[in-house]
Amino acid sequence: MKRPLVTILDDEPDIRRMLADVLEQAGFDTLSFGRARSFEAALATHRPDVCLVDLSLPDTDGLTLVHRLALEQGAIVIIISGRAQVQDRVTGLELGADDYIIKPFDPAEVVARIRARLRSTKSSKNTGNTATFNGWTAHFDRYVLQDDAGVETPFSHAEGEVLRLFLDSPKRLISRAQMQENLGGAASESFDRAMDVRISRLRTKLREDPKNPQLIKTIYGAGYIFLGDVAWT
Amino acid sequence: MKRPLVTILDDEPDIRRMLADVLEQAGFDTLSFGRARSFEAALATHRPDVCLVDLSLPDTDGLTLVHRLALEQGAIVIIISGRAQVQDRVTGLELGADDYIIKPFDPAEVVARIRARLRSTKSSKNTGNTATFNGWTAHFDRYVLQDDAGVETPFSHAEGEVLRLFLDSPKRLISRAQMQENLGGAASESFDRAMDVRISRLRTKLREDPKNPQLIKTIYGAGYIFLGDVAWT
DNA sequence: ACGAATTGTAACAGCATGCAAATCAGGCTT
DNA sequence: AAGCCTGATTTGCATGCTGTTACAATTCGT
Repeated sequence: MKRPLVTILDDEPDIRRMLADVLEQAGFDTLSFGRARSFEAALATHRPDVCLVDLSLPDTDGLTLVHRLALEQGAIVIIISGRAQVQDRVTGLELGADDYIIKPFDPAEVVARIRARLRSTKSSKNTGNTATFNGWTAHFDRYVLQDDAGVETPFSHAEGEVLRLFLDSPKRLISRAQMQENLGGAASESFDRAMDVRISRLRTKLREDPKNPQLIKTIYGAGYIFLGDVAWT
Repeated sequence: MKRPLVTILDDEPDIRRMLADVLEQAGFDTLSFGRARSFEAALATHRPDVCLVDLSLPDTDGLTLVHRLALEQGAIVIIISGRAQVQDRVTGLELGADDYIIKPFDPAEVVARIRARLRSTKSSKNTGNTATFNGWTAHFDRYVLQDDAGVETPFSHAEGEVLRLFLDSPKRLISRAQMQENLGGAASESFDRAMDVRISRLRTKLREDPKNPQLIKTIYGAGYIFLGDVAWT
């Protein structure tokens, strides 16, 4: 069982250290940042399960960051803020935050709230090995794709890895770095070329129009995003 | 779009009525109960999306009820309690509650927290990353702009960053510095003509008249301002 | 109205990505 | 062991996105 990764974004070093301590103790991996800039840089290579964000950052408007995180990354975002007004909390939550904790906080409650969030999303995570999306059915036990007419197309192991990655995180940006991590691919020099090929093949099997892909979209300079309403069974 | 069903379990009639009022107003259907007994009876025929539970009930131990609800029903459970101790909150959350709100509470925050919970559990659905403004619809999941006739124009990642920034803060001056910060932190210290180009390209896609832009106005020496009535959905 | 500063944008260059074809690796058959 | 088969990776080139450059257009102060 992998330890969930929690990022801490707060400009006060004491708080960062304290949170990191407590969370490590509670069984999480942590990454701490004092600036939004460095935090966003890290997102290229890591996919946190939970992001703790302090709203009072020196280098960014925290709310915009929250909005972007929640929408683009689809991450679990928990705001930790000194601003205790109801209005602050409401706007924070409406912009996509999953929880709003007020400073000063008790570490135990932070842990409990993180666990509650992880619990609720993990339970909706897939368990089966068959997924349906937009007329397609992917059978990971048989390595077969089935279209809405029932026609079957086999897919290979490498293609399956990519497909599973997409189906596990639909409608959310997946960076190349994340793929490389998840596809066991040791970062070889030209491995990103290999990834293109995998994706290209997968697109062909999904009968995507190369000029206008509907399911696997490329985000130039950022990664890929899989659209499609996925249901695991 | 069905209205989500929220159950209210609290022994104080005033609170029940107040919550029901606010929630109906906010677009939810509600069912109120003063006793755990009658609440559980109702579960036989209704399947609530969210259960608000007061811990201080006369006829049951609230915590075991929460535990049962969370485990068996798989419902979203939010505790509303007068007990403000950290220990209470932690045990409540660990027993399966999804959130813990302390009395006295602000109705707006309750609504916001319910919405946050609903959002996160049906995250597979289209979670409003779509904005409409002045006849246009921007789909940030598909990177597509749609005009009022339904014609689609794709936009790129860089263009999307600018557009999102504008849509997040409509009718407000956005300085060049702010953009630089928020736009992928394009750290290239070389002069920021890149931004002008991005904006220029965005304007083209929005079919702005260069001589007389209606949506993206330039404020000479200050920055840009996005006019347009934005609604995120 | 004129000049300096600021902004708009066409054209180009650099690099990320798509993809067909060649090459390589491992397993299976004979 | 040699040959073959399948599938993954690499190669090489085409395509397209983005930042840069250069210059045109605009705005502002005087």
